[in-house]
Amino acid sequence: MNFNYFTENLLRWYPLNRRDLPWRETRNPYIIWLSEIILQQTRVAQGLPYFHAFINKFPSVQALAKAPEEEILRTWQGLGYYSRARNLHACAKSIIHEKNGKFPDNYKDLLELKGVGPYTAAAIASFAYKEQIAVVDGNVYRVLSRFFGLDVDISSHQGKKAFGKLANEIIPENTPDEYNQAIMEFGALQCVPKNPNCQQCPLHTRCHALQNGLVETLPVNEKKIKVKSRYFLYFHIQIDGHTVVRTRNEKDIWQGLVDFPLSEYSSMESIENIDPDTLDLPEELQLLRPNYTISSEKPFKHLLTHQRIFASFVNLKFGAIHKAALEKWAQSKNYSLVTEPRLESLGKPKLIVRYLNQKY
DNA sequence: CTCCGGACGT
DNA sequence: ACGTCCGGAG
Repeated sequence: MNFNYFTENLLRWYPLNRRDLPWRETRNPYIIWLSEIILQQTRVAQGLPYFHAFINKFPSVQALAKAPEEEILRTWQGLGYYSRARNLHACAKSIIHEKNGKFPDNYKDLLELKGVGPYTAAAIASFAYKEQIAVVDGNVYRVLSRFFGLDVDISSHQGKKAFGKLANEIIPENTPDEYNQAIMEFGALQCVPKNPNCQQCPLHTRCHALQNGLVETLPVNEKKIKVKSRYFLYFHIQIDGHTVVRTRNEKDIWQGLVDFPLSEYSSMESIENIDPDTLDLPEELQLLRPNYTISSEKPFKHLLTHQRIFASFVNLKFGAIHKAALEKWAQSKNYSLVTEPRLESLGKPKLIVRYLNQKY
């Protein structure tokens, strides 16, 4: 059974590889709660100094409840997500004043605390009280999805449910705390997001992702990659049968392909209804008094996975007498002049091809 | 620059 | 279901 293989290897790996962290030496729920809040969205290395500062200044939930909010926020300074600090204070006061100083001692009651969600409640319940409830954090999604090949989308409700179900089927009843620590530590140290060292992984003989080449694709996270809009104004410059092009080298889309000189703007208004008289051309070009035609009514729309590009084209035609001057300008900008057949033969983004096809 | 990540407010 | 909160690593 792969469940047994999985847990046994994980629980063997953990004591040999675990980091010594102060909150792992206690079952004091206050200390565990504090550490878990600090570690939300935060790496251990970054959170550690804050943990020590908090334990020194506020050694108990009473001390934290009594402290002025200002002092708590000052101690939190630099950690980010400051609502975590405000929630910490609100919880401490609520525990002292409304719960007779008794720290919630089970998953369900822990969930009631502000800033304590399913992950944090499970962590405290298992570490402080050995409740058999599985933690599901980013590490757990990664480890379970890769080992078992569970490929449901972790950003969907369905996906979260599926992973919670699997995790709770695996968690052993006698050492739920060790198991929870082990799987998260394993995700943090061995089964890392990028370039994990699978050759020396204790689970590699039965890892679904490794066997099927899915290490880089799991876990599946369809979380909407936010699509950003960009607005390009292209200059299609022609002279004596030649066109000015440039090779895209910058760290951006279309690396190595060829397109035209362009200005990028941050809004649609800048690239529609271009006024030839106020067009902001490089000065050197302005002096050559080109003819221009502004292409098409509506900007072209070009979609990539993570970008939505709107592009307008300005066609500038220069008389042949200006060729030397134009060449000099192009050279200074690292652009080049190419003939029609040469342009045809170069690799161009679809967007540029569409524009050229429409034009000719 | 992009990616990563728990909880909460909408 | 989606945006917001934040900083660090790469």
